[in-house]
Amino acid sequence: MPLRLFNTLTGQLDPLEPADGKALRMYACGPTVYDYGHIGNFRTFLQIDVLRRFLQLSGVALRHVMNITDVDDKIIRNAAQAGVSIGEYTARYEAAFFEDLDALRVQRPEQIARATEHIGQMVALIQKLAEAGAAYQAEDGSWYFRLRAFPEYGKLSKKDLSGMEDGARVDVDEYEKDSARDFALWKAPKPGETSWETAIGQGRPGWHIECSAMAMEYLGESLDLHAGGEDLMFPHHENEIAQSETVTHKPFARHWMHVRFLLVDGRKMSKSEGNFYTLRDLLLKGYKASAIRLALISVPYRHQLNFTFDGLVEATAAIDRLRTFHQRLTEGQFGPGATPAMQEAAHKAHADYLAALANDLNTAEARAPIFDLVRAANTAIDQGQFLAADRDAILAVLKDFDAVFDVIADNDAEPTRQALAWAEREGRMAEVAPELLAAQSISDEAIEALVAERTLAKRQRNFARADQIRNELAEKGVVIEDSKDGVRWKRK
RNA sequence: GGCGCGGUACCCAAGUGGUAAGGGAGAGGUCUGCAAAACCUUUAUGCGCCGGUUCGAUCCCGGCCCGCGCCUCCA
Repeated sequence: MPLRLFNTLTGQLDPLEPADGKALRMYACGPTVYDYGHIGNFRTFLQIDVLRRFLQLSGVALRHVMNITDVDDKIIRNAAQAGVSIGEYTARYEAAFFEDLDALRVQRPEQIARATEHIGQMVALIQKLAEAGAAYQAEDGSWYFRLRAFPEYGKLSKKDLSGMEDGARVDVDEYEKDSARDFALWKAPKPGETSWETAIGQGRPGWHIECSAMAMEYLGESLDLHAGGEDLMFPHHENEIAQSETVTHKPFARHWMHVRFLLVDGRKMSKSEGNFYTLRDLLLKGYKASAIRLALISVPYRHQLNFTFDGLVEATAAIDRLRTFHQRLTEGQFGPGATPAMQEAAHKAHADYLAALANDLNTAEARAPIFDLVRAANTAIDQGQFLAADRDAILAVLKDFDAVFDVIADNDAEPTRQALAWAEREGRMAEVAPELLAAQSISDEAIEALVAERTLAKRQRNFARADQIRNELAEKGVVIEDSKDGVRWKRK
């Protein structure tokens, strides 16, 4: 089923398909690596991951490029303060960024493009703009895009800038510009700042030119899709369009996807509001990576998501339900054959699930048939109306669910372990939740041994000892489940 | 001021012109040595307010109230 995805440019749901019939060429704006990523950043990357994974599930090949902005004003400032080169400074946060993506099971794009490794392409693009009369150099050596050279400016964000007079806004930019709205392509260095010596002079690239140059370098002049956070629509993406289309006279991207913001307690997340969380903050509070992933993708990308800790608790419970069910299927014994009812239920759930995702990546709607199926199957199993082929059919549905959601498979131990190791290195152990430390104090092997001892004690009807062990484990966040099929345990 | 989005049960959150998915929490039950867990059942005569269109609107139109985002670096 082809994906119908909202297109900011056209304002409607458009089918998303590769123009060349082979691979979808998509560009997504990546991070500026000047600090640790926060959960708002990751909501965007997670939603783009949902897009990627659904396309792959649909059999669409991908050529996905993501930039890393590893030079900008903040980086230069922070690196100088730290007394290191910008390369040293950014390397650390870039590594942290990828660690965080891994923790959240966000797939890597096919191509990562660092700004500092594509200075030549940016300079070439600025030269072409200058030839077209759309770029000019100011007295200090900086280059600007002449907005008047691109009459369609504003077509993405639906802004009419014709009524905006120069000087109507206070422009604090200290550089010389022809028009207040003209944006920087290339910034001349102030004394001591990192810069490159190039054909257009000494300096560093502006943020917008990066994305135009790198997108076209890897994907050609006309992309199938360009994605990013909603805040980038204006001016960043508008500027990219202006720069690119002025040179190519072709649509820069046919399809634009914008992920709406994550709010915290109903407000935009910001450090000054005190509602700012990095992924690491949440992991150290004891929340599982899978719960964070599910919470951030369960509200469809086109809606604001109000992040709360209750939401994480809820996601944790939802995942537990799915994992417990999955375990019940894989470990249970079922007779040969199939029941028409379960086969039909599995088939319907699968179809509904895919249809929901194909409908503008409606993740909330996509979850529902999966949980419906869980309930139907649990009921059937309880009633003994469930056979081996039913299990296989349902496991196939869950496999496709996890192909996109990726939360049933339990990969939570490693991110938590890494976050703790990081906290240790950074001297931030004080931020670690006590329950998390308690849980870390017991190994799987030790748990297995205690569970075995408890089972033996129960068999000998030594309930006092059995309960003692149960309590001991509970204190370390380990939950024991006695069932007909045997004893299971899990970490809470 | 301009542009855009949203207000659905205790909480989160889908959705449709014909009478409300799903998750969480709560309650009841099954199971259990007990408990927990697990599992099942259950929970909105109503979808911000007021009009209109319609045989019929939560869903379409108009007005109003409230909240949020963008318009500046920002995912």
